[in-house]
Order: sequence, then C-alpha cells, then structure tokens
Amino acid sequence: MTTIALEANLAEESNPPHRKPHIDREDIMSAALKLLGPNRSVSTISLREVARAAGIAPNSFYRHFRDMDELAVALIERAGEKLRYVIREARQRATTAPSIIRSSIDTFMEQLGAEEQLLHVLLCEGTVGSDAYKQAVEMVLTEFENELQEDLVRLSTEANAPLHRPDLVAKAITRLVFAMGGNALDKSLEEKRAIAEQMMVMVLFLMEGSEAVFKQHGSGDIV
Amino acid sequence: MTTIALEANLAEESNPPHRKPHIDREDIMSAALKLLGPNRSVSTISLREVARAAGIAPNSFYRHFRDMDELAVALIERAGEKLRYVIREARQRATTAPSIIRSSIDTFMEQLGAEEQLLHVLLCEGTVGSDAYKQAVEMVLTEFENELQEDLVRLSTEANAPLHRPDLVAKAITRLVFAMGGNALDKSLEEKRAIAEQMMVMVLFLMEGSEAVFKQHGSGDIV
DNA sequence: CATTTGTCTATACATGTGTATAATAAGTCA
DNA sequence: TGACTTATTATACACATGTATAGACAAATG
Repeated sequence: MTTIALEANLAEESNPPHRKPHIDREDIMSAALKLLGPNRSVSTISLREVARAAGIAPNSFYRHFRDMDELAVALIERAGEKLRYVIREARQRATTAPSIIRSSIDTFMEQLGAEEQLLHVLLCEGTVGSDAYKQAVEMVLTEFENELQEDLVRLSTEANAPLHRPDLVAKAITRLVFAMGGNALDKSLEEKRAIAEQMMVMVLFLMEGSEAVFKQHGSGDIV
Repeated sequence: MTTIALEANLAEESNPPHRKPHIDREDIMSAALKLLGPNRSVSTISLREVARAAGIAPNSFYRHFRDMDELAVALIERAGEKLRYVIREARQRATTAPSIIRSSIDTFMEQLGAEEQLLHVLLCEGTVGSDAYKQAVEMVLTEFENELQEDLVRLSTEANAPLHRPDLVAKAITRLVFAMGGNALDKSLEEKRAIAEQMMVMVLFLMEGSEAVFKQHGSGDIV
C-alpha cells in the first residue's frame, strides 16, 4: 500500500520520474544518524531503515557500503575525529589545569545535546555489536587517552605536581567520562549539568590521588 | 525441512509425543542467558530464539513473560542480586581497606568469566534498550553505589582518613568498574588480570584523591 | 551521434519475527 | 471414571529483513 501510494504521488507530481542523481556516503551516514535515539543504536537499525531514511532503494546502499558494519565503523571514525577536534579546541581556550578540565568536560556535554547524534555512536554499545565495531570504538578511546595523557603530563610537570601512572589517570578519566556521558544522553539539561559537575569532582579525585601516590611512592611500583 | 525431520525424530524415538510437562520462568531465563555472547545482547535476541533455546513453542513464552522486556528486567534484577551477594561475601573475607578492594575486584572479575552470563546483562547495553531495561540497570547500579558508599565511610573513618564526597567516590568506582568490566568480557584471562590491576590503581587514586581533597577543604564545597 | 559504463530502481525470494486463533494434552477435582 | 481448567502446541498471518537478479536511466566515452 505504501509503495503504491508513493508511486502515485510521484507520478502526479512534476518529478522527472523518480531517481536520485547522486548519492553520497555522506547522505547515507547522516540518514543513519537521524535514526539513532534513546532506544535505537547503530546495531539495532536495519539496512532497509537507513535506505528508507536516505530516500534510496535498499540495494543502492551496497554501492557505498559493503555492510551495515562498514557504515557503523565509518560513523565511529567520524565521531572520533569530530570529538577530538572539539575537545582540542576547548583545551586551547583554557590554559590552567582546572580550567582545561572544566572546559573540556563542558564542551563534551554540549556535544551530547548537539543535533548530530555522532557521540551517540561512540557512547552506546561499545560492548555489544560486531567485533569490527568494538575495535573501532576501542581505537577512538585509546587515541583519546593518549592525547589526554600527554596533556596531563605536560600540565602536571608545569605545575610541579607530577603524577603516578598518568596513563591510568588518562584511561580512568576517559572511561569514566564516556560511561557517564552515555548515561546522560537522554537526560534533561539540568541533569546533564549536574552530571558534568560530578564528572569534574571525579576527575579531580583521580588527579589528586595520582599526585598523592606519587608523593608516597614516586613513579615506581606501589609496594 | 527442519520441522519435518524433527517430527520424524520424535516419532521414531520413544518420546511420549512431544510435550513439555512443566515450564518455569527459570527455564526460560537460563535459556536466554545461554544465547548471550560477545555479539549478542539481551535486546538483540528474539522471543522466538529464546523459545527455541528453551525447547518450547514461541507462544508458550507468553504464559511466563508479557514481553522480552519483562524477561530482560527479570534477568537484570537477578544479576543484581547475585552480584551483590558475591561481592558481599568477598568483603567478609577481607577486613582492611586495601584488601577489601582487592578481593572485591577479584571476585568481580571472576564472575565475568563464570558460566552463567548474568553479568553480561548488567554490563552491556545499559545505554541502549528499552526504558524499562535502562531503569532496571540504573537501579542496580545505584544500590551498588549506596552499599559501597557505606563501606567507604565506615572504613575511612576507622582508618582516620575521612573522604570528601564519598558518594561520588562510590559512584565513580562503580561506573568505572562496570564500564571496564564490560570491556573485559571477551578478553583472555591474562588480559582480565591486567585490567583488574588497572582497576585497583584507579580505585586507589579515587580514594586517595578524595582523602587529599578532604584534607584541603574538609567535607564542604570546593571553593 | 551511438555505445558503453556506472548508478539507481523494481521485483522477487527465502527467511525470521511477533502474535492471534484454535486444537490438544496434562493436571485436578467431583 | 468423567468434566473442567490450565499449560502447551500447531497452524497461520501479516509483516520486515538481507540480498539476488535484471531492467532503466544518466553520464562518460568513442
């Protein structure tokens, strides 16, 4: 019925009979993003749904992606780039250690509410989904951790307050922020703000703790 | 074809022609658990799959659960109970603060590899799935946090090392451990062990950090 | 211009899904 | 025993999904 009505529509309208002249990977990716929501993650949307949302025939999908999996990985990588870019920008607006933390977390939370559901892809379902998917998410997280670790080391030596195991500090911060971010996705603005505050305290704990342990044991193992 | 072969089988065998005399919620729940795996989470398995695994007709499912959702929530609650029980037990085997942390994390990681995939239900996909599902997971986490907070307060006052915002320490620990646990699910035993070590250091950071902040600002707000 | 090539669509098929309906077996109690 | 209730199954329907095949149109090429 739907198809019939659609055909009739197209016939009656002045359209040069139904055809998309040029279809982009881009078009498909943004169509897929539109489908994501509080209860829909990448691995629960179907190829046909994406095609429908992009306004193309199901089979046209294959011209651009081999799989839904390939689409998913592409989305993750784009999300990773975007997020790193945004955070990097946030860091440049601030210089002292506490303000860097604050502005990074703030922009992170802002992005959660942004129209493009890119972050959704990263935060949800890193633990389910295909192996390719999980691996792609893991790579983004690791890159994030590395970048953060560099920052932490630089800042803490500048402040004469060296850290014990800055790699683990970076990892803990990353995992914590991403986990809580995923939880905050469908919460209200005030709730998001409250969660952001909590994140900041937690990050502070991690850094102060690492600092304290350094004072006790230096950078060596904890005996 | 499958059905025909099956019927033939059953006819040839000495079975009193195919019927399950008594079916339990229990049977269905454990059948569902068996289906979970690195790439299959509760919200990606179908009612029919569960019925098949339990050896019952699809419709029989409805006599015991209204929904797959109801099944999922039941599984989560059971997982929460089990986990709390196990951890409580671990805590009683140890008394000093560091050893409690160690034994709790160790038993947590042990449970990850246990045959029953209960933890899987809690760790994966807290951020996708139905609202009921998410709410159930959230409740388990919160209970966990509360119990942990009590412990933290008790231990830290005993040790004369009070904490700043023990609630946030508990929340951070919980979220961190669950997030990293979800990641560790399909990793090898050594990897799991390494991750457990990382967790311990992170938890240590959080506690030492909270302690340090308390020394600086007391239990009041951070000015 | 004609031809070829690449892209998108239409149709079709086999399979999986949730669930409605009716039939059947098991359990219970007179 | 027989009647009644309850739990399980069989059959069926109306979808949705991934993808194979073949046809139609546009752009590129000769």
